[in-house]
Amino acid sequence: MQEYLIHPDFTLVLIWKKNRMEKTLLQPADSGTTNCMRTSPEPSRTLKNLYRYYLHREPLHQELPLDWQKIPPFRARVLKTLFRLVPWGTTVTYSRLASMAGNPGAARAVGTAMAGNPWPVIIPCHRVIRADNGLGGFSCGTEFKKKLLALEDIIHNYSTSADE
DNA sequence: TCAGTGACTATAG
DNA sequence: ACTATAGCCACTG
Repeated sequence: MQEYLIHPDFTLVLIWKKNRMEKTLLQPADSGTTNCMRTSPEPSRTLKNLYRYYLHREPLHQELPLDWQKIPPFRARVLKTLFRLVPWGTTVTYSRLASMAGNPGAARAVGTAMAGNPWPVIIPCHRVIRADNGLGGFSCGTEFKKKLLALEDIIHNYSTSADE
């Protein structure tokens, strides 16, 4: 089963498997989409929460029904730490997040964990940036990462891409 | 088991 | 300021 959150700047697809969310798919908005947000019919409780999160910034409930089955231990710790401790409108570096998750020095492994984040946007991997003031990577493209950060009013002079 | 792989980082020119 | 490089670490086939 799957359902949708349509936001002016992106579409998020929630993929469910037996009452657990297996993953989310994130894609930038097509050109000429609406400027109002909506969901697919009969949204789940989680999707309603997500909708309110983006509409009113009401915090997401702590115990989201995510499927952690196949996530290795370190990655699970990193993702849970990111979800709990890096709220809307803030950022963290890969190395700092490694420390917060209990493995100082594992910055590179955190990057790999972010690359495999099954729940983009819900687990806010777009808020993780480089220690050298660079933007860092993003699965859907760095431009889209910038857009998501701008959505949260995060202003930053990312040194790596001095162009544009 | 172990060599290879990255959304990293500090350091050296 | 920019580039190259050598450590770094969890995970993978």
